[in-house]
This record gives sequence, C-alpha cells and structure tokens, in this order.
Amino acid sequence: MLEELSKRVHRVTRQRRAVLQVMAEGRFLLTPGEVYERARGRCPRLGLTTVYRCMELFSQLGYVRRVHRDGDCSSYARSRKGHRHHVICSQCRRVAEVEGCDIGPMLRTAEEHTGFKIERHWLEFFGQCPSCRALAEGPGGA
Amino acid sequence: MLEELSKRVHRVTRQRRAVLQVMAEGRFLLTPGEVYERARGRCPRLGLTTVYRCMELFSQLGYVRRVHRDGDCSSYARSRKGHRHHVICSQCRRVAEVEGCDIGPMLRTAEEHTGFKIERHWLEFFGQCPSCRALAEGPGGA
DNA sequence: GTACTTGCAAATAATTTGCAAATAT
DNA sequence: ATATTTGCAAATTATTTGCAAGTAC
Repeated sequence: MLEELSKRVHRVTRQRRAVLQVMAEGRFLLTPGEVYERARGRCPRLGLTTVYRCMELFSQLGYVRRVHRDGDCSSYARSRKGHRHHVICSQCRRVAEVEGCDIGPMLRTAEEHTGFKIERHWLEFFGQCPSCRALAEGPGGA
Repeated sequence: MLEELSKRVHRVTRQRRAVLQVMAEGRFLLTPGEVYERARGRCPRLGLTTVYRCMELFSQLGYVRRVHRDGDCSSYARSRKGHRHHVICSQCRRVAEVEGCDIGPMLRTAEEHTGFKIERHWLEFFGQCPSCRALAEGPGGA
C-alpha cells in the first residue's frame, strides 16, 4: 500500500526541470524533437527517450497538452489549469489558450441528431496570430 | 496546360471502388489496415500501399475524413458533403456525423481573447453510442 | 496508345522497450 | 538505502517511395 503510494511520487530531476522550463516559456507548438533540442541547452546529457517520457508524464499532470494539426499529431503546447482549448497559428505555430468553453447548444444538437451520449469533446482553432498578421500587412498597416 | 488539367482526371479502378465501398458502408472508424482487410474481400489483389493512396485521394475529394482520437490519428470516417463534425463512440468506434456548426460565440470569444484571426477549426465529440448504451443498461432498460 | 494506377520491396521515420548505471529522496 | 529515473541501443511500427508492370480510358 505504501509502496503503491510512493509510486506516485515523482522525482525532480535535472532533465524534467529542463523539459518543463522549455515548455513553460514556449509560446509555440513543439515536437518532442524540438523540445529535445532546446532542453539540451540546459541539460546536455538529456536523451530523446527521456523527452518522450516527460511529455507523457507532464501530459497526465496537465502541464502540457498534445495538440493535433493536419500532418502533425505529436506536438505539445503548455497548458494551464482551467484552460481548455488552443488557438494555433497556421504559419508559425504560435499557440494561445482560450479559457472556458461555450459550445453547449452545438453539443446538445449533436446529441439529439445522433443519439449519442456525449462525454468529451475536442476543439482546436487555427488561424493567423497577431505577429504574422502584422508581418503580412506590412509596416504601414492594412 | 492541358497536361496539367488531365492530371486531375481520376480513373475508376477496381481497387478504388472496393475501398470506397468499404468506406461507404462504414459506420465505424477504420484504420488503413482495417480498410485493407475488408476491401480485400472485394478485391483480393489489393495492396496496402494502394489503400493509403486511396485514403489520401478520397480525403481530398471529401469522401472521407481523417478523425483523430487519443492514441489514434490515422483512422478515417466516411464523410458526406455539408457534414462537418463527427461524434465517435469511445467504446466501439462507431461514428456519426453532425451537420452544421454552431460555435460562433465561442469562436468570437477566442478571437477577442487571443488576437488571432481564426480561419478554421476542428471539433470532435466523443461519447457513448446508442448501441453501447443499450448494452450497458441491459435488456430491461435503465 | 497513353497516362494513370498498382503492388512489391526497400527506405524512411517516429516511437517504444529492455536494461544496467545513475540519482533523488 | 532504495525505488525511481535515465540514456543507450535495439526493436517495433507506421507510412512513404521508386519503379516496372498492369490497366482505364
């Protein structure tokens, strides 16, 4: 029993700290490989395998979230509690979080139309971030 | 120029017909491997590579849609025009389509909160389908 | 007849696993 | 002191590609 419990204790290692710091400052979607590259700056002995294991762990702990896009299903974004959905820039992969979720009517329509009991949903937005928009519009504005 | 155009002509082959029939009757999410297994019944000389190519083609033509779940990003569901979002049974992978999309307010909130110009979104529902619910509740009803 | 399509085998790429050594507590 | 964590190398798995032969039009 005590053994069982102690299994839940996660140790704070140099590797985990490095990965977490990279994710914490991350304003962009990052693949495990990209996290690896960046975290090696802080922890040179880091291995790619460890990054994969960190992403899995942090995902469960709610520190990061896996975000899916066309042709890329293994990138991660940092995630804070209470935040639910992500907005991703199609150009530069910048990520923003949106708190709350207001799709009740749509959800109910879906239940009525299909007869399913909906338990969970996934919602992601894609578009152009402010930086990319500014660049596109040029120095003079629109 | 004419050459360019002719590239868009798709030929109707036994393989494509078989794959399309499998997808058309499909009430379930299917991986390329599963499509392959089923379509071989209709077309024994079918190769897995061809299935992959069909899924890609049909995807572009809007006949099928790739559906993502936790731990599975390469399954496909049939898709009809006008239908946009899918409801997936977490137990049996049954799929239903929901026409229309009523998330305008949420989308606008997201734009205001983030400053992004949202161009596209992704919405998927997960839950329990009528069949699985009936089974769970037993023959006597709830 | 011609251009598109196919199936095979090989190449590529991403992710996972086993395990001994290292390390946080 | 001990259970967890790590990094390496190998295994696994999914997907893509080159190309000659086959096929729809």
